[in-house]
Amino acid sequence: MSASEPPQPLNLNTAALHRAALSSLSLPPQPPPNNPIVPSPASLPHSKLIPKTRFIVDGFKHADPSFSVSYFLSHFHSDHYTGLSPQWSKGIIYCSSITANLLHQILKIPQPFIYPLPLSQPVLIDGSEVWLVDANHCPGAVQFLFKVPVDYDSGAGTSSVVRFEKYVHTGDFRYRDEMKNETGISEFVGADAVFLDTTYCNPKFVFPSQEESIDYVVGVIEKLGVQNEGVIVKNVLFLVATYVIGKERILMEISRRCKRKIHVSGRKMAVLHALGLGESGVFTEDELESDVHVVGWNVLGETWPYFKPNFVKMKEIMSERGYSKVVGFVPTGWTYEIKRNKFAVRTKDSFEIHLVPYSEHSNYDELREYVKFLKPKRVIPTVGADVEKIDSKHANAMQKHFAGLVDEMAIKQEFLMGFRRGGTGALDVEKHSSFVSDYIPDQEVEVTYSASNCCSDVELETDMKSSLPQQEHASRDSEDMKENDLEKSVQELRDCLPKWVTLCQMLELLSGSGGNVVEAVSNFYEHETEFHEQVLPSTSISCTFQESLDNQPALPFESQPVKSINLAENVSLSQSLKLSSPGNIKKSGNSPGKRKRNFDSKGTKKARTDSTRNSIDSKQYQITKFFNKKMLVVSEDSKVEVKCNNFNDDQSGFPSDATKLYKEEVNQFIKIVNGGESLRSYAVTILEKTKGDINMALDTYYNDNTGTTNDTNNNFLDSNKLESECTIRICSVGKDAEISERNKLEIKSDISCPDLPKDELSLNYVSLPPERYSLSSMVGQLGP
DNA sequence: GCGATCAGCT
DNA sequence: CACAGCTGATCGC
Repeated sequence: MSASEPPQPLNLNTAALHRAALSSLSLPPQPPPNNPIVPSPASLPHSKLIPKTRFIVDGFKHADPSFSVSYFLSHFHSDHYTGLSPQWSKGIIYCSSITANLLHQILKIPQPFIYPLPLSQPVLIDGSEVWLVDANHCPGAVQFLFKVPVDYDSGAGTSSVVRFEKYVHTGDFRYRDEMKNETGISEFVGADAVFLDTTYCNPKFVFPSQEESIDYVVGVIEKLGVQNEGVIVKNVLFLVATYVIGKERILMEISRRCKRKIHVSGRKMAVLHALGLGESGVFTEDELESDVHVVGWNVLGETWPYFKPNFVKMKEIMSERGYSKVVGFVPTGWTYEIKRNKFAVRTKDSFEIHLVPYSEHSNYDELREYVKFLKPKRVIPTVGADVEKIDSKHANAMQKHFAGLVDEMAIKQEFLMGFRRGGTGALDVEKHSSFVSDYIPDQEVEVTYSASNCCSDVELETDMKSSLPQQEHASRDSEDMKENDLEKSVQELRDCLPKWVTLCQMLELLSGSGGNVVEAVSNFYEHETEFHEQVLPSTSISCTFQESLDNQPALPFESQPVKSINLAENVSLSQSLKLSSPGNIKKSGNSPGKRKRNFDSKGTKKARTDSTRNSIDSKQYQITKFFNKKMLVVSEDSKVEVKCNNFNDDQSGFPSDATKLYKEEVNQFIKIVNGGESLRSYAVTILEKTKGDINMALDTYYNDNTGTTNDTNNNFLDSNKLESECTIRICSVGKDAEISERNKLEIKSDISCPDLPKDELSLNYVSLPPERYSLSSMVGQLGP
């Protein structure tokens, strides 16, 4: 290939390429491609299909050549290429040339089906302009930018106007500032949607820059490696855990800065060759040529649910390879410990394992930075609990993280435009080719309701005020939002804010945003530090031990009505309608299609059972986290009693038992948090609460701990204390932040006592007694 | 026999 | 649910 730049961009026709590929391999031609009648496969998650196209990104599992032969692979990780095999023939795979090499050389995909594309150049594919830009993930990883021409009826007769919709699909990526300067990216500012790698889209995931982590590794090797200098038989063996593709930069930098070759297996060498690193002189297959050896990713220990070092394996390796000390590095996506501004180390005898946070996914701030730059109309998460589900709470929560950064005005405008045009704005998604039939008059009401979630009632109201006659605006009763939505708003806040945020803070946020949850969340994250500082003195009170009471049925707050569907999520109306059936509200952890083969297999493993239990716990954990401390039980005679989720009630769990029962876990916990013996009683307490689940305990610890949580008694909520704390908080905030008298009044009037639940279902489980919902009692104590 | 899925493991 | 991935066994067609 010469470097001559084509005067015209490549212009590709996927169907033709596919036909050619099939015939070159003497395979039978496929039946009618791109038949306009064929809908997209129902199983295809909408985060993998580019709207208004048949472009499928990282979605080979559900490939159906009768719908599409145009496939895009963002990078060579198996969770993205599942569905590909040496027998692949369902379509053309567009990807970077590095990924193309890997597909051909490692996965043995027939070459004719692979179409490598250049980086940072426009290419025309089936009429759409496509750009590949580096994703700063693993080698060969790219983001895809799609500029899709859309015909739409201007409404004035036969002429049809062409405009473009723009989509950014990040694949997996780690943001860096240079991305803002990528050729072509500027055209995608204001894109219709960004399909975003939300792996670490939560402020609790913090990790340093890759450079800091590399510096650390290099530093350790330089310091300990001197023991190997000038000796015949090497002393210290360094092991670096990696997986097949990714994190090569660590190895390259070790080699460059520590002036060593890196030993790899033959298998890894084959991959490195495909990456173009095979001839670099950095790597060797000769064990004796290097004291830095690459090992498989779980060799040094299991990383989930918390790091369990495997010193036995290390010892084996040490003996086999003739060293007297082994220092291992586990580059992991993130660690809890980083919050303490250190890199964690596990040691035993002559073994050391350094946990090095090294992420190839964007952290929270980076994600926000990118979204802020792109100002898309929508953010569509591609990673997370149920991205495949259209009603995903997760997607809602994600959306909220980017409130204020997305182009909300554009969304609202299009929404209103859609009304005037009869609903064919850019928000429509061609999920089914029959989507037009979704727009039957009855359902427009539904649209209105859904929209209120992405632009709050209040905001929308404002908008409508300016664009609609005054009277019409007046017909929207502003009262209705206040009362009934407060509980829901608080619950939504709970779902997307860190756990240490107090009820009072949430109410404060809501009042500051006029009840707009999106804005409240956005405001929160803009001032997270200050909020956290507010909590400092009373951490123990606002901290949360929110796992469920055992034996409580798992359902309470799920009585979310249909309106939790977010218009900004590409919901087709027919789908949103389905959701309104009560049967669809409850969600089961396992997809219905899952095998049940485990049921009668008697050899079911213990670990299996445990993980099942954990998953149930964690579900309840989710469900009960709203107003976490207490669950209200309305007994048969409708008498309300407060049941505190306090383990002091638990007659069976004396600390001495727990101390024995969770001895290992307690030790592990203390080790992980680098704590001393003074932490032991706290650790016992917390682990008892989490039934020995270290991960949950760590979660609690790192979310709530501010360094002064040794006193277990402080950790249990006393309702009187809560009230007085809230009162104090409001007072002091009111003072510090100079909340005006008017604002105080707003707090009073906005936060009123909601109706008690009406249906029987929710009668059984109410989160708080009615008076707890009422801030007026607390605000009342503010005094004159 | 084949692809999809799962258990076990690295 | 949570950084990836391989391999061999088994299921179901």
